[in-house]
Amino acid sequence: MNDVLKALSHSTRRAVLSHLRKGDATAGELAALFDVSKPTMSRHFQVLKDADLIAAERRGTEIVYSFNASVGDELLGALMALLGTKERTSASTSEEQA
Amino acid sequence: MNDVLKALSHSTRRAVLSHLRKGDATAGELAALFDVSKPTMSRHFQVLKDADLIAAERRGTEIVYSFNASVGDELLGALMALLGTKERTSASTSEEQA
DNA sequence: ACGCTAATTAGCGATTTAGGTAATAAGAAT
DNA sequence: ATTCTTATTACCTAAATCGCTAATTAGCGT
Repeated sequence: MNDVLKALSHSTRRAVLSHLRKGDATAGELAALFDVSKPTMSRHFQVLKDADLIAAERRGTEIVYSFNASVGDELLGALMALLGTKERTSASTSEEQA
Repeated sequence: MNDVLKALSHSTRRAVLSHLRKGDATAGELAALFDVSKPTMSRHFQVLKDADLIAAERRGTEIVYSFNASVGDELLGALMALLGTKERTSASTSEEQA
């Protein structure tokens, strides 16, 4: 959970997620959208991948990234339980904060 | 938004929020719940306060902290828009990620 | 003014993070 | 085998983070 939230706490990474929600994209395509070097983008991808927010698949010379919905849903459940005032329907998360 | 997510990406701080949701508490009361020094806790409070997730009010020699629901709701809205697959009703957040 | 309590700020060390350039790995194609 | 493209890993620097102890501020009560 720490990793997921930390991954989300950078606007570039959130923007990457936002883009991937609309469809898969290669590292190059994503990198082209931002004003930072490719290695820097590559590390952003790594952070997102470590948090399991995206998945990577090699396709020839390029690497295709895709959004992973399940982790986001889990996080939303936990966050609603933590700080939500709105009604929540299916909040069955098995996370305990120390 | 970065600050809010970063504030949430530490389990101690989430635990503090979780506790404050059940009612206000002084810095000392909160600090007593965790296995870290008071100065360290004090900085955690600062992070949460900077993110506007909690509010502080001096009461005599002690400082009473309280949970701030509005920011959490905003965040939840933005996060649902970003990574939610569940139905969302009132998602009217005015945040643009760079 | 002095002392006591509660909490913070100051300062330190170790670790992590975000950015960059240079070097490397993986595939495809000639 | 070499070359070209794509993307990563390696290495560096500057800045932020988390923990601590020591010192300071703020308020209350003698």
